[in-house]
Amino acid sequence: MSKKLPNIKLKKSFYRKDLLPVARNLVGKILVKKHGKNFLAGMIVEVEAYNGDFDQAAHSYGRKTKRNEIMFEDGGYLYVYFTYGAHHCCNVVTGKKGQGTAVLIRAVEPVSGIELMVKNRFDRKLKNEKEIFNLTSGPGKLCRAFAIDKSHSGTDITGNEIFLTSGKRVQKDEIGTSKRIGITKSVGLPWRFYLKNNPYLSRK
DNA sequence: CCAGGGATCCGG
DNA sequence: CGGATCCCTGGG
Repeated sequence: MSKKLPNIKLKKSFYRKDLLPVARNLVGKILVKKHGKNFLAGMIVEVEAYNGDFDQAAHSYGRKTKRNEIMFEDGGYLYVYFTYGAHHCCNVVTGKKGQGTAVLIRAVEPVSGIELMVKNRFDRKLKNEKEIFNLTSGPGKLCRAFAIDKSHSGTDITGNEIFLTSGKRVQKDEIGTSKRIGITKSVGLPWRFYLKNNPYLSRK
């Protein structure tokens, strides 16, 4: 008999702490988005931390603009941006007002609402069983599957549309660390955190 | 490996 | 305004 884990919505206080601990703690949490009367849900398996103070890869580095201003709010908001003319990327704002810190959600493991995610992402059924591993295994892919776009930037993620829940208990030794992917500045910072051996990572 | 694709930012 | 850049992805 397995005891069902409590799955409780994360509160503001979870996000309003230092960037790196929050980033590591986000691994294993569940991203939930209300989609009509259904819910899409995926367990976060890969994240990257960004800190505008000294990290030149962060959008908040050195400037506050219309696009990134939400990054300078208190933790607990979504920051979504559009890039390469095709893809959205979804970040969780962390820390205290004025800090400019956020965590990019790079990959999730689909948990529920999977058929809807497949429809959003491919506009067809899965071709084969392996394709599920291509559904949400990247920041642009998961935004597509969850139908998250710029209109969701600034969403309070302690509300009822998009939020995170407590999810799975993850031990420290289950979390891997590496350099971040796809950046050209501040490349040395080991600020990518992921669930080791998870098949839904953006890079295996 | 490479290029599409368009928002965004900066400098003039 | 032009030009460079971009926290990516899919298709060779």
